[in-house]
Amino acid sequence: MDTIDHFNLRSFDLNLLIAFDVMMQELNVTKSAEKLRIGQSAMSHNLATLRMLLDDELFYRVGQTMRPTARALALAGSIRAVLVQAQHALSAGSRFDPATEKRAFRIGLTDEMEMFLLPALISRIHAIAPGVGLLSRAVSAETVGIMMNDREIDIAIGSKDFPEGRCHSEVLFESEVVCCFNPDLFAKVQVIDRETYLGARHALLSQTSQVEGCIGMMLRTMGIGIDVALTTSDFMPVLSAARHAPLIATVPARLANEYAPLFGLSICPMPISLPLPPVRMGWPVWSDKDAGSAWLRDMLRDVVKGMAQTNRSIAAQ
DNA sequence: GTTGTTGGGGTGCAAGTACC
DNA sequence: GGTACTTGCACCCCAACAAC
Repeated sequence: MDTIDHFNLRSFDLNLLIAFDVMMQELNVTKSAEKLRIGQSAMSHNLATLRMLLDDELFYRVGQTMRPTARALALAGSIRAVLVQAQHALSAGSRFDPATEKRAFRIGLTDEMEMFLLPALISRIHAIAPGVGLLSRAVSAETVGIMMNDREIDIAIGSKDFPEGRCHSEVLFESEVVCCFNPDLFAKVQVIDRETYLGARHALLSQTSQVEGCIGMMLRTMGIGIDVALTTSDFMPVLSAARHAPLIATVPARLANEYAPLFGLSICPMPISLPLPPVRMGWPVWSDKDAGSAWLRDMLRDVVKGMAQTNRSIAAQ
C-alpha cells in the first residue's frame, strides 16, 4: 500500500491543485479567478506558486489565451482524479461509481443541442459508464424552470437564463450563427453581404410561438426588419426549405458545418453582428449533493471541451 | 489563562508588460 | 488603445510563541 508523506504534503497547499484544475478547464487566468471567486491577481499568484513548486511554466501565453505545457497536460489527469476522488469521499452518503452504476439521467435539451451534444455525450458515457442511460426531454425557455422544479429533468442546456435561486448555471460555450443558402437559387451570389441578407426571404428557428424566431427578434430590437417566410422549432426543415427555395437559413454554426453540406447548401458568415447569448448548462439546487449529477456535469464539460479542441485542430489544418 | 508580539500565508491594488 | 497576465508591495488574518 502507498504511504503518504504528510510532512511534505503539509507544505503544499492543496487549494493550488484546485486552481490548477480550473485553469486547465478555462485556460484563462481571469475566468479561472472568477470561477474560484478570488481576484485575478490572486489567481496569478497561485499560478506563480505552482510554477515554483512544480518547476515548470505550466501555462504559457499565446495571444489572448493560455496554453498548457507538456508537464501541465501530463499532470492534469492525475490531479483531476485526485480532486474527483476527494469530492466523492467528502460527499457523504452520495457515491457514484460510473463503472457499476445503473441509472438514467434526464436531460432537457433543445432540438439543436440534441443534435449537437447527444451523440458525443452518449458515446463517451457508453465507454466509461455502460450502465448509465440518458433520457432526452425537449425543453423551451418557458418550460425549463417548471421541469426542473418538478424534478422532471436533472440538467438542462440552452441559451436562456435559468430561474435564479432555484438552480445554478454556467456557460458551456459561446453561440455563433451562419447563413446557409442554395447557390443554384441565388444567382451571382458568392457571399451573403448585409444588403443581400436584408433583401432576401428567410427561414429561421424558433423555440417560442413567435413567428420571427429569436434571430428575427434580435434584429427587430436593433431596428432591422427581415422578411421571414418560415420558422420551425426543428432546424432540419429550415435547411430543407433553403435547399428548395431561394431562402437564407440562419442557423447555429455548429450544426450548419455538419448538416448544410448534406443539403447542398453554401455556408457564409452572418453579415450582421448579433448579441447572441452563450449556451448555458443549468441544474436544480436540489441536485447539488447528488454525486451522479455532478459526474454528468463533468461529462458535459469534457464533451464540449473535446469538441472545441477538435474544431481548433480542424481550423488549424 | 490571558494578552501582546511576531511571522507566514493569502489577497488586492496598482503599475508594468505582452499581445492583438 | 484594449485586453489579459505578471509582479511588487501593502494589508489583513491567524497561528505560534513568549511574557505576565
